[in-house]
Amino acid sequence: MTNQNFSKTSSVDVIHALIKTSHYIQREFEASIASLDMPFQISGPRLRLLLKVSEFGKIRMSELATKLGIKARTVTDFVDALEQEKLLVRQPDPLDRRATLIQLTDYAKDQILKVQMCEKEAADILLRNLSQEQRDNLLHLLLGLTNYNEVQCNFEELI
Amino acid sequence: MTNQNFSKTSSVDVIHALIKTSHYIQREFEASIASLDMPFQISGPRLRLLLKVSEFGKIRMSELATKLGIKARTVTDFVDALEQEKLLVRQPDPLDRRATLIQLTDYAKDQILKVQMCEKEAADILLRNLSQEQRDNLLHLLLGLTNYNEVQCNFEELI
DNA sequence: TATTGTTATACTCTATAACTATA
DNA sequence: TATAGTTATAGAGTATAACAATA
Repeated sequence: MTNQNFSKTSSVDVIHALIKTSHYIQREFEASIASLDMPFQISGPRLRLLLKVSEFGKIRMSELATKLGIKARTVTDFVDALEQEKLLVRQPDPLDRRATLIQLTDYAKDQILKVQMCEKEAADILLRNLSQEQRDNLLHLLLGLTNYNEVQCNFEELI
Repeated sequence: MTNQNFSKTSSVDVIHALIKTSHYIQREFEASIASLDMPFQISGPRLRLLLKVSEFGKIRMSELATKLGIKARTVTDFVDALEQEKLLVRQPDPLDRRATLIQLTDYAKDQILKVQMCEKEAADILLRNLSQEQRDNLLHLLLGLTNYNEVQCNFEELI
């Protein structure tokens, strides 16, 4: 595993490797989650929304759209589906009668924990060939790549 | 930019950073390509298929499906669309009358060059905060992550 | 007049199942 | 019987546009 082979890398090669690796990881992650055989439909985008709601406790649909980097219309569909699965509930916002607040059910909180344990296992397997130092280094490089770009990556895509 | 902040990184954090960074990069890439204002519909998956055809010169639809990690049925739709855009042509395979060979048009080859120049520009911008050494290092870590996993990443997802 | 969320609609990428023609 | 590609259908994730209720 010599480093020499990869010197004078072109920028496009790095970007392609990044995208390819990420696709591979996403497939593994999604497959792991699917194999959990949860009693509801779960997926990357759905989980991402649930985790965002979890982070805020209560959050407006419009804010959710902004945070996730998707449109309000798209959030409506996700919330419809997840509400039917009993994973979240809509509540009228007492401060603004146009707005709707979203909140996780207790059931959802339990289920998310299971999914997160599964993620942890999958992540450990995926990274098993990297030493702790290499992991630190990889994270450092990834953060350096986005943090210093003027276009902030202020939506969070976890899967 | 000290490295200390990121030590004892959890595996999940690294994976999430990887996926998030990749999504960000894909958006930038797709936006760059869209801004080229090409006379046809281009997108990540379409470009990926075109580049795969370009790599092989002539390739059977079934092989294309395997290489891209998608189903034959999905390839049919892509080829239908791209053939209408005059970017590729179907030819009967002389060796097997069930099979169809796909080939790029000269027009497609020109257009792909433009897209690739655009990719190069976008990649340079995205990586401008990483030194040559850091790029080499990043690529090395990414390859190490996938290469040594038993599940080979033998489809290629460029965007 | 602007914003929140929804109805209506559509597009892209992907899949499975059934079928046709060939091997 | 198996394979290559297509027709038919579906579903997830995303979007825009028009609209109702409210600010």
